[in-house]
Amino acid sequence: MVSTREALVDEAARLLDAGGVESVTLREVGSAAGVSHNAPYKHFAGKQALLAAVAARELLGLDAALTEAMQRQRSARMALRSALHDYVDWALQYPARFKLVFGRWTIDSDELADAARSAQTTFVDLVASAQKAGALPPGDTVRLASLLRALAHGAADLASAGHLTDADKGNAGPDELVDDLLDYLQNAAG
Amino acid sequence: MVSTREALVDEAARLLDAGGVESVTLREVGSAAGVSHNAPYKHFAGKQALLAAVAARELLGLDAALTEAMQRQRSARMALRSALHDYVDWALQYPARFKLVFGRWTIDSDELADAARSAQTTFVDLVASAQKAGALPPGDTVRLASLLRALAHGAADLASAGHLTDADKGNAGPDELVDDLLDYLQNAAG
DNA sequence: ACCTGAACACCGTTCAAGT
DNA sequence: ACCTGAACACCGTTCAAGT
Repeated sequence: MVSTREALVDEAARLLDAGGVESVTLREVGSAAGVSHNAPYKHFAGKQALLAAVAARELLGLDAALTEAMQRQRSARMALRSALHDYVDWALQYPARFKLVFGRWTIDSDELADAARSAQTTFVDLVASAQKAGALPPGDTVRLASLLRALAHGAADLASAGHLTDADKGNAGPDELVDDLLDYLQNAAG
Repeated sequence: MVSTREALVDEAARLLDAGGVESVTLREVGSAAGVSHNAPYKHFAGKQALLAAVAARELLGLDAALTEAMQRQRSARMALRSALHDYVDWALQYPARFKLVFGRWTIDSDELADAARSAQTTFVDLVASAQKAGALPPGDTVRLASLLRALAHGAADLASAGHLTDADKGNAGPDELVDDLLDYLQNAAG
């Protein structure tokens, strides 16, 4: 038996996947969780706070997946590549979660900020170990991590919105773009 | 004296800049244009169609700016760099337009598709000339253009949403990330 | 502490009607 | 051809009230 609060987050996530953020209404969330249309206000300050809770939970999952990718792979290079591909795949499979997590947060949530900081730190560590292994050029690690993150994010976002030139016409998808960048950086590492 | 249709698009764009897509309501758009709350339906199929018209107009402006950047600069390398910086600056200055233009289009608008195709072609031409000038590595031009576009897009989107690690702490902003990638690619060009 | 039902001020969209 | 006013089915949020 999950708490009402947990049930509300579950249902909000389900509605998010089913029809995007537009179809997450407090009335539907409440109804699906078996409570009235304004019971959510007893657990969250409002709709934004409920969505922030969904985003925070998702971000914690991303962080965990990142940590797992680091441990699963033999080389730092493969761990990095795998992590970026997982990120892209996640964005394409759950576009609404992706947009929610990386959209502008209209609310100040410590839970959300902490989860973001944690995922960011994990990723920077991964980049640092790839630098040490010679798979990436030396230099400012945070800056290099931003470059990798921005490319993966942009490729995933464009592809998710259908703005990456027709992948059916044999053009490069987001995974190939990630690999291209890793290759260029590998070469720059000497 | 502008047409009602034009006035509606103007007001929609103004509301978009002022408060994001959420504050673009047909009622407010109509009222600001001096017509009733459902006069817009005589010019557009619905809210999505009105927003598509705003997006198409913006995309045509981007295309024109791109063409201008190509002609203004001496070298293909500077033209490319300038175009990418302009794109990032535009995204940061008009985040709501940026999200509208590059979000998922829920509507099939020929106007919108044509504008997107045109801007894409212009950019690929720019990349091709930079390749010819030796500022970028050889190979699949469309793919290389996608790489550049994805990086600029991702950096702008993350920065716009505040997810690029604290630029105030001396970290790299989107412009620096664009320059980093151009430098790596310049080196790869030999 | 947690929940409900009614109410308020909004939405997008439709429709009958006017010029 | 272009526009209006009323109406419908929704929203998020607030509030008084119940256990």
